Amino acid sequence: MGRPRTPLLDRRRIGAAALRLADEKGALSIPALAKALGVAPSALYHHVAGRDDIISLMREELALVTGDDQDWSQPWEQSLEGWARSYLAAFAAHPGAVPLLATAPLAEPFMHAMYEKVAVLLLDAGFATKEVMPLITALESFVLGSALDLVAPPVMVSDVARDTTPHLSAVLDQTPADRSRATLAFDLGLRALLTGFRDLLRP
Amino acid sequence: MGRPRTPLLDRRRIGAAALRLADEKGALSIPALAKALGVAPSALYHHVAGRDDIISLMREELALVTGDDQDWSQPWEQSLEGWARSYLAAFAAHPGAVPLLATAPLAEPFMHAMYEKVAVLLLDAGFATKEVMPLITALESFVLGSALDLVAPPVMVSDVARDTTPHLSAVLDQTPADRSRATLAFDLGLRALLTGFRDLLRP
DNA sequence: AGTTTTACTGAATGCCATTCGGTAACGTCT
DNA sequence: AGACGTTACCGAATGGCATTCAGTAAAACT
Repeated sequence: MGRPRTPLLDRRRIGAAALRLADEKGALSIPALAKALGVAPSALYHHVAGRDDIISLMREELALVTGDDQDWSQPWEQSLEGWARSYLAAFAAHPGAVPLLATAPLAEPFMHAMYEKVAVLLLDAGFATKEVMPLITALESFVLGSALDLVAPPVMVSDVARDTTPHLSAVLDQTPADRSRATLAFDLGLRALLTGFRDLLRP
Repeated sequence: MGRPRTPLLDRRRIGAAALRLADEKGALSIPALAKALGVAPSALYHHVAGRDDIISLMREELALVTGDDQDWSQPWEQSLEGWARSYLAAFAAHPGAVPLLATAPLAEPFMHAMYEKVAVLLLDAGFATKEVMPLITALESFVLGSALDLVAPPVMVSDVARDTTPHLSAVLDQTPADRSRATLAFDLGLRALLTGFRDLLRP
């Protein structure tokens, strides 16, 4: 008992373990997290403010790998596309945790470092200053929505519905039922969004 | 005690009350919901399977008003835009409940009725059968992501960040801080998405 | 009229997040 | 080196939550 010879916890380790746990189990509980860290539940409260703080740590852990391997020197369209894909990939790597992370606010420093790069990119591309934040936000919303879609249960057509919704049934027959369904929609939407963005630059 | 002379509960009333409660308090608990309905918590379990079922009911309540006042006879672009706006408006009408609803699956019949209309619209517009579901999904993801953004806390620039992120600061100075920020991004993104969709129809 | 079903109540269970007092190692100051 | 405040953990306790189940009385059916 008493203080351990070497510290068992820090915020970084808590966030990483929480992300791993939520991803595997699809849910996060303090007792389970403490057990995974080999520690009593109450020990966590010396490092975090509460459950929400832990979820913020998870989100930070994710933000650290978003746009990490990104080449920002490419033409703006490719850079922006790469950023969006890297953003989605970060969520997709932890499907079980997405519902938890979708509504978690990201602490300022992380968000700002990311936004600054994208802002520079779009300003250099020639977008108006007051357009930039809406552009970033729209793209981010699409990515986040796609991440949620990625972990949502697949759409099924029951035999009953086939009679009343013939067109939908035909459409769903041409749609893959596995995870590639969400990826396909993301690819299409991302391409459309970038096309629309490009269109804004025309005088 | 015993059975009441006239039933106090049904699924519809439970869903509506839950939506109202979650919207006001920003959270949903069974005891609070039971109290709002003038009933003991255990009474709810004669009508619903559990907490998740209640959230599904809330989502259904919302789906009932989505695309309700929609004129599907307009040109496809305007119909699709109207649908997306009506979709977002349904979420925006219950900001406190959005985090709860974002990850809730929608029961088949509701989803199918909605999708069928949109599928017909896009097929008539000339989109390929195998493109239709990705199109719907992409637009839906954008709407859902925008709804989450709508209820997210606004982005702030602290004075510290102003030095390290000059471009972001300049961009944020030109961005409204209130709810119109999210609306602006939604408008821009929706327009871009529709532009991109239109582009797909070109041979 | 008798029986079964229905729609509720109230008590009980087990899990969870969070708090608080206790304890022993650590780090510092002299 | 020794004293002392600080740190990082543990264990027990609290209060809230979702859910279950046995009980009860009205309703609906036969």
